[in-house]
Amino acid sequence: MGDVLYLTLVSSIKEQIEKGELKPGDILDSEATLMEKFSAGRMTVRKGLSLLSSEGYIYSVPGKGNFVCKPQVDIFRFKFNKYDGLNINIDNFRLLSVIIAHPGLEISKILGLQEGDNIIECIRCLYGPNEIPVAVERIFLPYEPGQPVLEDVLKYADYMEPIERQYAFSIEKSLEINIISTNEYINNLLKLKEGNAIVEIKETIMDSNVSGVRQYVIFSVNPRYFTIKAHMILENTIIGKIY
Amino acid sequence: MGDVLYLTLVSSIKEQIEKGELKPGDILDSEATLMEKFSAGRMTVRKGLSLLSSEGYIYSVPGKGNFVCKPQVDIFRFKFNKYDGLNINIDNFRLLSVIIAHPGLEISKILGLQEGDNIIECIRCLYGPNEIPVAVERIFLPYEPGQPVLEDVLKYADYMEPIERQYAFSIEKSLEINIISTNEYINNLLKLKEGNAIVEIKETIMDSNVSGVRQYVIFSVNPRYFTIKAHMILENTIIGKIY
DNA sequence: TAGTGGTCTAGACCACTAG
DNA sequence: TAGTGGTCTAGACCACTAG
Repeated sequence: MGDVLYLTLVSSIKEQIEKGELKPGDILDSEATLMEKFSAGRMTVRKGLSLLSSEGYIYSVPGKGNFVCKPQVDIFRFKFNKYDGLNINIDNFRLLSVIIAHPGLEISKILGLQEGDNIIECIRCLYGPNEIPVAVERIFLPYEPGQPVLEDVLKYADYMEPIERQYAFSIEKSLEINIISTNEYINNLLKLKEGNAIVEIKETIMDSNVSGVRQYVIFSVNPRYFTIKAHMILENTIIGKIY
Repeated sequence: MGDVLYLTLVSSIKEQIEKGELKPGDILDSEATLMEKFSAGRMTVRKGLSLLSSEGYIYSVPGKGNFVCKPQVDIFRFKFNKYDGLNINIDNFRLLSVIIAHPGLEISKILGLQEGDNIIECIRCLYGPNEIPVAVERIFLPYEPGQPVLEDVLKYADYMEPIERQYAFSIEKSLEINIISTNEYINNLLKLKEGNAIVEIKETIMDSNVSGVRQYVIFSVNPRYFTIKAHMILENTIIGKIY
């Protein structure tokens, strides 16, 4: 690290910020001063500042200077997908039904459908070891007549991940997680008793190359197998980057 | 955007990636080629590539070239803090007890304590409108004799956020969220019935300027008021940056 | 050996800030 | 007007890759 000039600058400033010698809102030395202090050219100093900026440590105000960011400490990240986001391994799944149907008002709204449009609804049950039912997944997607979607639905049950990864740069996903009371249908499938709580995870998938929501999934999980491990990430209240 | 050369390059390449014309793993034009295509100097091209890299679109392999990233699509981010991470407003809280105690084995391990070390345990109840009990919070921290920590504990009940923000750059927080059965004590405080489910959020706070866990919080929430809204973020399986 | 990315400099011109 | 950061260039030297 000591070899590369701009990295020396980066770790020096980072250390000052982490130790609290430079506090959120404080102004850094000017680029000219940093050039002297580190015997560096301007572009080298700027490369270091750029790194600090992209890592969320500092931001810059043209004409004024570079400042220490005011980060938020309540943003967390976690990994979730249906197959290894739970605290039990999913060994297999069983397709319960695939139908073409009229959407209810809620689903219709979410998928941005016109009146008369149909959807494909696909229900699957996920099982852990020894055939323990873990979760029920209901997938809703717009039905486009003429397109052989059914096959795709059945396929992506297995192969969704590589497909999603290929389109990752245009995909947006949102999750909403709530704890609700079960209904009878889910109760039966998951072998839960009436009145038991259940974790309901609603997932919407959008594709910026196509308008509207591409897919809506309601994922009902036995709370026993639900867990989230999340870690804080640094994010800033002030927008501003140096490049 | 069209004014700044490197931003033109950035949006051009970003568009190709988002439309799928450039796929994960694909190699970009070489820097020399991009210089020609955009009539730009090398440092300008590199500034653009640097931005694309820091935004998670591309990575570079010295001697070979720049490549489109292979992102993960199952990393989500959400905001959580005790006071507005729930689907109900916390109007006030009541301190139930503050004691200095011998830690149990679990707490002792988490806080990295020696035998004989004591902890401060602080129990609070959080209320929504009309005095609805929403959550019980148990805070465990190492007790350092001679330091007037009790005051701090009582203070940070109110003022934790600004303090945390000040030290944000050295703080690390982790959450673990599970659904469990309530115990009698929590049941009584939250007015839940026996056998009801409860959301248990365990939070550990570390400070890189101090060794070990600084604080451990167990947050027991009435599932009714628990909700998480999370959004996918782009992260890469390949580590590599351009600066 | 030719090509590729990584580091670094000196210098130019610009817009914005603040006294 | 002096200082600050933003954009951009031309050029130098380096290590790594791959034929």
